[in-house]
Amino acid sequence: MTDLVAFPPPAFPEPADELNEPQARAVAHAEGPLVVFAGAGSGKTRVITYRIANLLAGHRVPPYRVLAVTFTNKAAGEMRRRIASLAGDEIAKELWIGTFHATCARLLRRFHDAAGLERNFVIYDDSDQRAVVARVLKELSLDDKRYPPRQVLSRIHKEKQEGRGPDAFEPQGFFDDAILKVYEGYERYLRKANAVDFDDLILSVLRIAEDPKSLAGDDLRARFRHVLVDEFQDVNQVQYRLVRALAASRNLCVVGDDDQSIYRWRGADVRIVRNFRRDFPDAAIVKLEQNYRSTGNVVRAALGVIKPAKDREPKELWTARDPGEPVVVVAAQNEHDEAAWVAERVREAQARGVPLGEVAIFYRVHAQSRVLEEVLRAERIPYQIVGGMRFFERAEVKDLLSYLRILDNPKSDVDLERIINVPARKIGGATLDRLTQVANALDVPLYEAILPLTDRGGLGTAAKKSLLAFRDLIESLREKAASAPPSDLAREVLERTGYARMLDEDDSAESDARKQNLQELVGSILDYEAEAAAAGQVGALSGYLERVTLSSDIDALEDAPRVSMMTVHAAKGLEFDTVFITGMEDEIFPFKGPDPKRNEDIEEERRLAYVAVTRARERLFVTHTARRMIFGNTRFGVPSRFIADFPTSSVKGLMTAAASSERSFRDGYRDGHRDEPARPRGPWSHPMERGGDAPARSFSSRSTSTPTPARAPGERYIEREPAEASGEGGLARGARVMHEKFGVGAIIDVDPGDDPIATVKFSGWGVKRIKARFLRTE
DNA sequence: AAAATGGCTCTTTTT
DNA sequence: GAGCCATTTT
Repeated sequence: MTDLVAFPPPAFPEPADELNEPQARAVAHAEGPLVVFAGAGSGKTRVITYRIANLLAGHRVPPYRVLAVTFTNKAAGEMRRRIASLAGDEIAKELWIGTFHATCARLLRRFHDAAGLERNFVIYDDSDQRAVVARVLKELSLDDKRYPPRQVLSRIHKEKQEGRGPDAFEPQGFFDDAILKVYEGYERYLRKANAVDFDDLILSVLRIAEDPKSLAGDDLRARFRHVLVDEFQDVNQVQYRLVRALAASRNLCVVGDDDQSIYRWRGADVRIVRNFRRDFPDAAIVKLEQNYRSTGNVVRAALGVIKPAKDREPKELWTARDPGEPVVVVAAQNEHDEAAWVAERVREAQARGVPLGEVAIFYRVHAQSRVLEEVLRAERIPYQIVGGMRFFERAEVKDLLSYLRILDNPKSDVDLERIINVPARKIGGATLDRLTQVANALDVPLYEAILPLTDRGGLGTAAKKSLLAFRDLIESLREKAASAPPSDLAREVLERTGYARMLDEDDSAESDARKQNLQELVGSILDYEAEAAAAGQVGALSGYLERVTLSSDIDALEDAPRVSMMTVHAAKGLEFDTVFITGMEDEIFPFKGPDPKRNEDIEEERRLAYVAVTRARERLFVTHTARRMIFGNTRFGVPSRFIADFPTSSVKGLMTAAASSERSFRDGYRDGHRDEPARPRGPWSHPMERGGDAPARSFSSRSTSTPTPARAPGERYIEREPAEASGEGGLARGARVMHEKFGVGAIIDVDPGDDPIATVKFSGWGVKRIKARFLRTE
């Protein structure tokens, strides 16, 4: 590829001038390999964006010859925006910026032939992959109790992430013999369905790029003059090999922090960044050690946590900022007490003038979120949750997507199986088995086996008729798909398949929520089309489908005036003014599962704690409890060992009123720590309340007398603000209501009218439709 | 074929 | 505690 187009002169100041010394050095190394060890809060995104801007303006590198890889779509979007503000939209648009998966998907659409795929391949997400494994197990007559699909799948992924296909698999023991067969079947199934999983996206591109005899490989190796990788500590072996192959120019800049490597369980390998210098002896090394984000106390607490880590690249994180407030460590009685205390501090922060969007609550596992959520809702504190049940994993959403995917790629068997009898159209298990047999015998996808099966006879006339009717339906929708915009197609699918009618006829409360979710899905297709139109393109169905499977929860995190709640994993890369880390107890954080053969990885837990602490700019609160009900039983809590690693001088210890009034707690606490040397020694005191030492309210007494509402099914994705009691006489969505028989519930929806009917989720009773006059607002 | 029951499991999940 | 799956029940 030659650069015939003259590149415009720099229209913006030389970026390096705006950077301080070590960052400027990082930018200055325009040629050859470069590794940047970027401590938490040291401004690494700034370094990458300025480096790119510098390459474009100072070194005249054409934008389409620069590849920057990030780990989330959100990070990619932010980077592109920042470069656009330096170099202009037109130039930023030409850059290759994206996640590993999105970038590879794009390359693979171009070079699909070399990978043996058709251009319209589909990407199977986690649940699709599990469905494939389940089907393969069934075909091999293997017991899915002995071989749980989840475990089998994670084993397969482990192989793939290290670049080994079934041919390179080395079975150890009889369990592995079975795994190998499943692995082979799995690969065959995907191939036949013209489908790839997440690993394949990267692996397929890698295989092309590493093939010296392939023309596509030549193109890939010559395509990029500069390659940059963010969050490099979290790449796996395959991703690393790909980066090396694509950076044939050796202009490879990797930026990361080995202290923040928290995805080992997904194949990430910290040793890659630590050993980078071994692989590239001529690499320039830059360390960014000044933290610009956090107060002195937060930085010192973070250092205390990470210092004992083994094998870390030495880094001296420092800050020029004032010590600020001490890190507050709080002992609570139980999770309710903890949540109530957090809610009070949130209110206090708000009163100090901190916007709620600048407050975050972290936890180690999602299971901890429920109680926090209940209290925030009761206190009318607006919040949003990242993670948990995803919108795109809802049954009805997946159904519609399956229809769309089958219209895009009729070979996709997982999708065909999902929707062939939804809504019910008399194509039952027996018919499907016959269809599978024929498909296997002819070695074709299920859809292509329909005609051979119906021609062959031996099928009941009713079954034959249903199958042909289904095929006609799909064929006529495919015609539509060829011309109509995806949103029209989606609406048409809902009508013509009878899906909408099925929901209309079902007058249970859930069906309304489902209809709404489907409307939301159509809305998201419209958004996609509008976005494409704005960029002067036509939004194609396959593009939408790809985006849906490659998008994540964190991408949807809104910049809204609400408290954010998320796992510590989800918090990586974010920062907040005020941060609460809850559940800082041994066996919760560091986490220890019940399964002894899955050994805990204390090093990674330590890094996770470091990530959590370094998210805070001004204020950090860390809570632990004496007792916690989790996974159905009560654990007695011992403060996390990581708390003991905070330097005493940067910490203030507190107890909630409820905790200090309970003798067993104090005794238990002391007993638990007799021989722990370096506990924070600050005097335990009651939290300061405005206007004196009023005892903190005990939440537990309230919670036992009045059960708080549980979530409605659709609400976990991104929580809407608890609605003010307004509109239909206090019956706005989210409002808390009381019912004679069912107790307290949360309103999901209201059908207005003379005699309004509310859809309410009751804790313990599920979702009910109730005439509003039988409800009273609290 | 839908509904009810019982048993099982339960980290983290950038894509 | 609660969600998911498989099995049983009607």
